[in-house]
Amino acid sequence: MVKYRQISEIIRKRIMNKEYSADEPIPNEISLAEEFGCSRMTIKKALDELVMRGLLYRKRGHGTFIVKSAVDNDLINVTVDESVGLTNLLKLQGKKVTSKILKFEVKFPDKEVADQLSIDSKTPVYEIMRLRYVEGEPYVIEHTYMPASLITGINEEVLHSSIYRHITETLKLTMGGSFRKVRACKPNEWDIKYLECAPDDPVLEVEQIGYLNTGVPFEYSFSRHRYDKFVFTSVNIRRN
Amino acid sequence: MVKYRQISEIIRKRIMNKEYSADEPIPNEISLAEEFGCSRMTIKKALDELVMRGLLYRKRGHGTFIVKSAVDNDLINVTVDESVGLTNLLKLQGKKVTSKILKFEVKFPDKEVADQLSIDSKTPVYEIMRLRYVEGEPYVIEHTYMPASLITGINEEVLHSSIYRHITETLKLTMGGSFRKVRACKPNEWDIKYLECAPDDPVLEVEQIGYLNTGVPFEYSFSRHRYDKFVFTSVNIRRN
DNA sequence: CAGTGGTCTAGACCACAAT
DNA sequence: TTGTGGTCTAGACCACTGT
Repeated sequence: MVKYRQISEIIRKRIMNKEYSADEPIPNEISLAEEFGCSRMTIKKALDELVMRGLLYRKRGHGTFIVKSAVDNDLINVTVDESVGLTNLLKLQGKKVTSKILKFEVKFPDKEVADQLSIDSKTPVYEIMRLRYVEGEPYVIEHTYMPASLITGINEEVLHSSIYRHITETLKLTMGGSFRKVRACKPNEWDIKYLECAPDDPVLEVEQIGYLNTGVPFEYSFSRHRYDKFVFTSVNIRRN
Repeated sequence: MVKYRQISEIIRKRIMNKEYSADEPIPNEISLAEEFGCSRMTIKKALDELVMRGLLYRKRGHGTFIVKSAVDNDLINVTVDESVGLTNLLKLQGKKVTSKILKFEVKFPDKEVADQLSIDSKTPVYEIMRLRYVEGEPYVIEHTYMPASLITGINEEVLHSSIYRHITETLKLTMGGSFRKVRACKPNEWDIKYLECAPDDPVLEVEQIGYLNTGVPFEYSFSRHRYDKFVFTSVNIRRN
């Protein structure tokens, strides 16, 4: 482990254990550099980490201060990592995820799908619909398109476990980011049939384009959730 | 303007103008340092900016590459700055926002509100409900709580223009970040009366805690939107 | 003015990946 | 082995703030 990460971790623990007063600045960069026997640039990089994670903020001419809510709530630490896939997300909570495959085809994309995946209409895509259960209860219908030439080796076994794991571990691709739209909808036939919605139950739909770290889109999907079982959360840490 | 920002801007423009091939790495850090007559650390900091904005990614042992979707779409640049308030957001689009004040009181918070704002139940808060119109059409009901001692000087004039502007320009406070939950709901009486929802129209509710850069919560709010007029968007750029 | 963080340098060595 | 980015140093000077 590199030095600035070690220092960053030590300081993070001190903050969490309230070893620094919340109303005063933490020790200045020069004294921290002396304490840890390193250059000031290294301290700066260690503190940069904590600023980016929303634990510290700097005031020029004054010092570096602790972000108050960061010590109390764990919100930031909990929610910073999203988009790791439903399976991973819930497995961490000890929940069991199972899947029923409603559709699994390879086809040419229509214009909308081709546009969102930045491919042309002659590049085949997988179209996948899965009903996903958490602890045996219907939880979400995922309707996903992926370029078949990019995300290779999809089969029923993969669909029953985790596509994300297949992409990262088997294909050794790196996720880059995502663009999401969240909206409320009236339920359609599928929702009523599989999510067991009443006809006047709203549905929360999350539309997502997923990107690799290269910027190439690998996934265009719609996830439809029962309104009483899902809340979309979003953490925003202001940078500047 | 500091040097690394200037360099970062120049390189950003080169990327956008496709002056670098999208399939090869951009020039390495040493040559860029020579080109710009600066040290390698300065180049590194310039490139860091672009990596954080999702325009570049690095591959150890290989080089630094352009994120493909960043050049085509403007998604990232458009949506990185949210949480600037509805007024600012829509004014940029040339839309006219007006407000009707449904409630404006000072009171002691109930437990839920006090918890979310990290205050005790004896600290007075403003309770504000505004129906906001865009181009004369009902758009959202905002139900907001703010600590009265922190966000001072709220009056009807402020409520009719922009609370965010009051906080940043008049009170000279800096926004830090936010934590949001988005859910689909059935409409309540207020929604039906003011948003003119049908009884079976879903409503998209955004619950938000807003923080100053100090980490102090300054706002706890619920925004209820017509399902046919609002989509919540979220951009995620993976860091690591 | 003194004290803080912000930037910048010119080099050194390390870690990783392809050849 | 070579070439890439990643880390780190020891110092310099700048920019901002309150006294």
